[in-house]
Order: sequence, then structure tokens, then C-alpha cells
Amino acid sequence: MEYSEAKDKFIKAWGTLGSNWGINKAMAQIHALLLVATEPMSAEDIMEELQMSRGNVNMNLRALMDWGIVKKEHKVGERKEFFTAGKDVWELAKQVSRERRRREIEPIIQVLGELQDVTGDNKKSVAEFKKLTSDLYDLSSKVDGMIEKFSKSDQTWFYKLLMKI
Amino acid sequence: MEYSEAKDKFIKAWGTLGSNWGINKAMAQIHALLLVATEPMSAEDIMEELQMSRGNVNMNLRALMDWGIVKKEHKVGERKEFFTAGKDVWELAKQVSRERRRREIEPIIQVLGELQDVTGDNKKSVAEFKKLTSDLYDLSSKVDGMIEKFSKSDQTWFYKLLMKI
DNA sequence: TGAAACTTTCAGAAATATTTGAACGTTAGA
DNA sequence: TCTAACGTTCAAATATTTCTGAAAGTTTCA
Repeated sequence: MEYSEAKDKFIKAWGTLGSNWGINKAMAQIHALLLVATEPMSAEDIMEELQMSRGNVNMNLRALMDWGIVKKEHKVGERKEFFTAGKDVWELAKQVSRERRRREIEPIIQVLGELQDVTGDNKKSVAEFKKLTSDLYDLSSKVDGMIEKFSKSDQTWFYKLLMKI
Repeated sequence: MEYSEAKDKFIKAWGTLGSNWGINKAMAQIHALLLVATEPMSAEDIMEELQMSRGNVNMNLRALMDWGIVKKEHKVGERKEFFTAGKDVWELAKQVSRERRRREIEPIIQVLGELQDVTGDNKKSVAEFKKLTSDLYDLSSKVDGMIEKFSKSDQTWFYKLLMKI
């Protein structure tokens, strides 16, 4: 496959993947483009390559920096800002897990915790409800802990873990 | 907290969580309601409790059955169909992982695989592209394998794994 | 066979999310 | 200080997703 075709395909696939994950297409595509880029890119460059408006690019670059997976760079003698995405896939995975944990798992654990002190007349309902929410709480906490560990670990740890599985 | 309040809160939270995960709110709320329910519920019951249209309930029940996390039941002497969600949180987690793997991880691995045979004049770009996509391919495959293992394992295995971590 | 009791479908309406582009803000250097 | 070259914001436009409700389809049983 020709490089340019492969690149397009990659960007498109990354965008679709993003949608499945609740990340918007533009954001995922900008990230894909920066992953593939060999040099830092300016907002202008990105607008051009992806045919997006200035506002859209600006907004999504900010979101990507928020996720900690895109960095701003300054080139000497240039007014413009440039952007890069880290090429280390392992670091990327850790950063994404870390953020998803913070944004998605922590809040549900929070709510499940609050639900533990439920009271009511219908003993059966209440008992079943407590069982359910505490089971969910336990499992979420365990998954949470696992992801925390993962997002702080190094690749060696992960490979060793894989062996054990 | 009063039972009915707790129940509402749980359903609402589950709905919000769903949205973060690309699962629509109605679907997540129906699931939450069935999780909490002590008896199988009919479409009518769900419509009433969640104030949703017949079409919406029907559609989302189908989607939940597609995910394998809601089952249809028939009561003797009743024309209506009833629905239940398994109460086993562990089974739920396994089923969700299994489906997400199939729907989201497998397709990206597929695409990454196809991108391996890229060619082009710009040696540097091509080399970096290959490095990136093959790194992504490796990591995805490993995560895929892990999830597969997880979704076939029993709880004991998981607890043992947690110990090792 | 007919009709009541359900379930399913789907076109259009409503709600939500994304994107645009032009106005506004900021900064560096002349 | 002024202005060119950028970055940022946000109201409105567009696109996408979800939801509704009525019509069509199906099943059961009198």
C-alpha cells in the first residue's frame, strides 16, 4: 500500500475508533495525524491536512493537551505554536488509562459508595439493592486499582504480567 | 437514603456512565432498572417507570439482548414478554469485555494489520509509520489477548491475578 | 376466522453534539 | 505606540443521534 493511502486509512480508522470510545472524530484524527507526523505541526498545517476550521482545530488541540497526549512546542525564530504527539505507544496507553480512570471510573465509584446506606420498608428490595451496588462497588474498586497500577508501571512489569496470564 | 431515591440515583448514574462509554442513556437506564428490579419486567412496566416511548424501549431492549446482558422471559399464562438482567456482576463484566473486544479492539487490530505492508519514497516517513503501527499492533494484540483471557476466566483467577499485582 | 393483545418498524420530530467562521484578544517587534 | 501575525472564543449553522407515536405485523385463542 502507498504511504499516503496508508496514512489516510490510519487517520480515518483512528477517527472511527475514537467515536466508539466517546472521543470525537476531529480530536481522534488530529491525534492520529500528529502521531504519524515526522515534524511538529502548526494549527495551520492541521487545518490544511484535515480540512477543518481554525476553531475546531484549536478546540480539539486543547482537549488533546488536556488529556496529556499532545504537547505544544515553540520553534526558535517562529511566532507560531507547533504541536506534537508522543510516539511512545506504551506511554500513550498509560496516559489514556490514567485519564479514563479519573474521568469515568472514579465518578461511578463515588456514586456507588453513596448508595451504600440505603434504607426502606421493602426488605427484599433493599437487600438486593445493597448486594448489587456493593458488588459493583467492589468490582469497580478492583478494576480501578488495577488500572492505577498499570498506569504507573513500566513495560517490563506488563510483560511479566502477561507471562503469568 | 430512602430506597426509591437511591434507586433513581443509581439509574441516573448508570445512564450518565453509559453516555461516557458510547452507550446511549436510554439503554443504560433500562439496564440499570432491570438490574435493580426484583421481578422480571414487561416493556410496559419499563415505559412507565422510565417515561419512555414504546419504540424506544423496544429498540433498546433489543440492543441489550444483543450485548447479551438482558434476557427475555415468558411467564406461564401470560402473553406478554418479560425481561431480566443477570444479577451476577462478575458475569456482567465478562460479557461487556467480551463484546467490547469484539466490537472495538478486533476492528482496529484488523486495520493495523493491513497497514503493515506500506511502501513509499520517503524512507523516513515510511519507517516511522511502520514503527508506529506495528507498536500499536503489538500492544493492541496483547491487550486483546488479556481481555480474551479475562472474559473466559472465573473469579478465582481474577483474584489470584490481583494478588500478584 | 376474527379480533384482542401484544411486538416491531420507521418516518419525522426533538435533542445533542460538532463544526464553522468571523469578531475579539494577545504578543512581539518595528 | 502601532500593527501584523497569530491564538481564542462563541453564536449560529450543520450534522448526528436519539426518541416518539402511529401504523403495520404477529401471535394466541375464542
